[in-house]
Amino acid sequence: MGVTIKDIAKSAGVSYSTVSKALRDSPLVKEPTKKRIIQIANQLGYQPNVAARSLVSKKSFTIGIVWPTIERAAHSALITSINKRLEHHGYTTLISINETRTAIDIFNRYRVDAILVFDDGPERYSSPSSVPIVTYGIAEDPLYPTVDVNRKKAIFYAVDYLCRLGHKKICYIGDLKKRDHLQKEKVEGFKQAVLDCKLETFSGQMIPVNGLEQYDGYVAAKDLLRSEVIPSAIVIGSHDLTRGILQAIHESELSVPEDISIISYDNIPEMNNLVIPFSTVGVPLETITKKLTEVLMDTINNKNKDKEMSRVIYLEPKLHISQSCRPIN
Amino acid sequence: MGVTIKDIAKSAGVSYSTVSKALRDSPLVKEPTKKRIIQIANQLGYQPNVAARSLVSKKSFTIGIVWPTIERAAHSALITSINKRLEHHGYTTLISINETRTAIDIFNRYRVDAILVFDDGPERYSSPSSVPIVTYGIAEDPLYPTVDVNRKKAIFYAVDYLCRLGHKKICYIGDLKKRDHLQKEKVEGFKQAVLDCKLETFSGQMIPVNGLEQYDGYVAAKDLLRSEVIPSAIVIGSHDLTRGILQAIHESELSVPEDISIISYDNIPEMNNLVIPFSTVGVPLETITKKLTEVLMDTINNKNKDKEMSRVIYLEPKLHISQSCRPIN
DNA sequence: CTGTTAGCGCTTTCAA
DNA sequence: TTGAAAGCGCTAACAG
Repeated sequence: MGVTIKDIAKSAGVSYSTVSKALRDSPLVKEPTKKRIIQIANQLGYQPNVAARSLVSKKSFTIGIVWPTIERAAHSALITSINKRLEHHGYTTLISINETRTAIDIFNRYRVDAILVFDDGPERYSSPSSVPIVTYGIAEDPLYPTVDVNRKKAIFYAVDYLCRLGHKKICYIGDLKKRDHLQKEKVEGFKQAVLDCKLETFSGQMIPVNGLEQYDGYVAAKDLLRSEVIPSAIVIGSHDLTRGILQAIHESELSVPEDISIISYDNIPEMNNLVIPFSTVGVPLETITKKLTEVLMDTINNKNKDKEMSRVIYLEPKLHISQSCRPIN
Repeated sequence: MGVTIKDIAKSAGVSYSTVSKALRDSPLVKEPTKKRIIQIANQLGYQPNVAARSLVSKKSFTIGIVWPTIERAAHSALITSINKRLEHHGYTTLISINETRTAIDIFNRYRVDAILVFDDGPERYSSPSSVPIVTYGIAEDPLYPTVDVNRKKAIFYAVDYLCRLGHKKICYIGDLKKRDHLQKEKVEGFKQAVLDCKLETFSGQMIPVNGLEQYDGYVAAKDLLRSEVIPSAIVIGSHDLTRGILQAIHESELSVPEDISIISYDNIPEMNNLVIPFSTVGVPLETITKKLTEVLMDTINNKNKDKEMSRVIYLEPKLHISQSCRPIN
């Protein structure tokens, strides 16, 4: 099967512990010996057995990512970025798409060094885990250290911006259901802004969707555009919804931003593939993954020991202004 | 840290080898003892250490999936399905999104039982691997056992179907570049069908795209619809393109299938989120994952030993008829 | 600088 | 039916 350090030792004519040291670049091995050993290792296609190594050293240098929502694809850019960052720290990233509890169990069996949970389901899960867990934007009162976006502020900023452009009739399209904390935050931000900016309120100002996919946005916008009062601006709770809403607007022969201004909640660097470059609010993806990586590393190195372990770090959203909003007389 | 069998042994007042046997449900342990041990294990939240277990047993019961194209999201449904199937076989699935070579190395270090590569890049990679590899639709002449869709036939069927509906002017929108084997197959299927069905050929019959995303389809279709001759039917090489093409068609105030018939290459069970239920050709997703799982299990159990290891299994595409094509006088 | 040795948590003979 | 012991591949003292 796989090549072991003993094979290398034999081939190099040294003891296998010398090989171990050489491969870990220990200063306890003479340079030429080291070189020879490494050379032989490469030649033999040696790959260290993680199992054996982590058994003795109690470190696997791997992070497990729990990603049961793979089909929604929402986090793929985040995961790519994290993977890269962790690699720079010498960590390998492994992903499980199983249901959260199952995935946590799996990573516990693997004794990974930490687990990162991406699961925006509304339930507050808890799974016994001897491996430390970090979560991204989960529950109201999380059981583990959490990095999250200040969604309330994000939507607030969006409305405030439109208001400063002179908009009076502003709608929100998003998930209005009570049970999803993440979405609820956004709704609260909207309400707060309407209040603070002294905007007019009207029935149908907040438009619910059935889900967060493109199609849901399409349906909601179709409805809205059929109604008598069409707002001058729309704030949208999520990326995919925006695509659908845009589609509906185009079908109505309206255009953005001439007839209607639009701003979307989003973390993705650029909404490139839309016809119009979009204005968005949200925390830039790289800011999120940087903080997430930081928290993971701190957690592994026990820097979090004394601090409260279940604190939430809220990241500040930023306006990203592009061409989908226009000022109003 | 984690609970070990020794902890359980102490708590149960037996030797740790007895615990090991009990947890593996060995008939060598008396029923009541076994029950007691299992009970204690659960109570203590015991999770077997995969590292230790696979070190001695030379089996990890895990499959590594190489998925560097995570951002394209194209395979997420496939992966979900495979994960489920493997679970039924007692296997855990772990995913790496690193570049193919790196990911293969990682899984070799973990000594997983097999590696499944999802990487539709055109290059023929080869990485030394002592772990057996299975690929999904990769190269023309793959180095490893491969499951693939007969793409040529798929597109052929699509054209043939439209032809039987009476269509004469049929276009293909897809990747026409020479270097991508997978896409080339489709183009060949189209050409073959045009020939066999004795369809008229015309310039601009095959429309290239710059990529395989929604936006690329949008751009290509916009172009097509601006031209003088608009085909009565379009065959599309890929799912996401279809979404973009549909968008462009709507913007041109044409409708499907009244003005134009459309059929798309696709494996995904339903293209639910489109406004019109779509006709597609392709191998049903579950058929693909069933075969893939089968090949993986065979590979692990060395059933493939004598057969040629690098054979390709081509799966038969099927027409899935829905409402996006109409007959022509 | 290099080699010897113990032991990580577990499975698997072999003895009792 | 249970326990003792060897050993998987590796790291980390310790001895030479």
